[in-house]
Amino acid sequence: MLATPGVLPAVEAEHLWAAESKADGQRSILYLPGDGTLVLRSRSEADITPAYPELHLLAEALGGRPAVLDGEIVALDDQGRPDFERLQPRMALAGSPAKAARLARDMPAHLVLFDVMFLNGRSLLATPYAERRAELERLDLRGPNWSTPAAIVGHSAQALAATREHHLEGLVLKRLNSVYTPGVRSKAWIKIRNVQTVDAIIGGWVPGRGRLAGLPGALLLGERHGGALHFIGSVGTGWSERERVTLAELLSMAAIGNCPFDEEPAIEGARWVLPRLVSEVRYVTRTRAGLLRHPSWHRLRPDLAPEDVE
DNA sequence: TTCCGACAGTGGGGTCGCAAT
DNA sequence: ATTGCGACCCCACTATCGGAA
Repeated sequence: MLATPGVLPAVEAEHLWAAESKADGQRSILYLPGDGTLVLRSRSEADITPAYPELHLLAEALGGRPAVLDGEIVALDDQGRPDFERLQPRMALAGSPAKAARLARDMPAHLVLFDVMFLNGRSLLATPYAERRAELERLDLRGPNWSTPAAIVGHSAQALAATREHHLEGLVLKRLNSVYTPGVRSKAWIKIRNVQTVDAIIGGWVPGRGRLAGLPGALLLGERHGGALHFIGSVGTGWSERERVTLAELLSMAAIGNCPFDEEPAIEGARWVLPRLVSEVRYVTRTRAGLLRHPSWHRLRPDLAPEDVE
């Protein structure tokens, strides 16, 4: 079951929803047949069990009760916050158990549990969220490598503010009376991500492919550091077809021959423009390399000149 | 008739393994 | 030994189409 992007519920509907902190990691469904073994599956249903040996003891913690659980595998940073980039080296190791074992020691993963779909041979798929949640909490699954974080009813605005303060990814709101629909992106689960915006200077673009050949597929963005224009990533989504055509015209008028960035990004087929257009771009965080993560176009800022966004 | 859900298609940053160089 | 590429992960978003409302 997947969450649909959305906004906070109306105040009158507040009491119908529970808020859970959204964990930034790898989604996983856990199959525990009750014989002390377990299988972890990714969102594409790939078997990722060998990648996370430190989670295998969860089967024992359940005390032999057969179950199917839903959760998110995360890697915690020094402040105890999920850090996706820290998890990334762990994610691709399903085929390398030896390497996974070594990394499990140095960089242990943590499993955030948030739902139970089967328990003791009984399907809970048609059971309302509130009751599934109560069942899950009765399992009392918490330890160094797994936990069951709180779900708070009402107060979603405060909950969202708290995630923002603590630099967490955001919230997932779940309708208390909703059933579990496997594989479905449902409006009974609403995700709200904390996003940031940056006023970025457009320094180039890359032609699109396929249907978009000739039109801009992505824009190359920069930020001024002193006098230099520093590359901070590309954005390739968020505009309509009309806006794309408008941008194409603006870019063609600004074409120049040389890269305007202080360090030329290694991007094949890049076209350079006079760095004078300012754009507002949304993103989630910066990566360790300093690039925008999950960038999306918001709008042109014709009211701003490059000098204004120093 | 209108609306909505599902899907395809475009784009992003990142890691790993493996084949090609 | 190094490099490039595809397969997975995490995604944001638009456009389209058919069926539900």
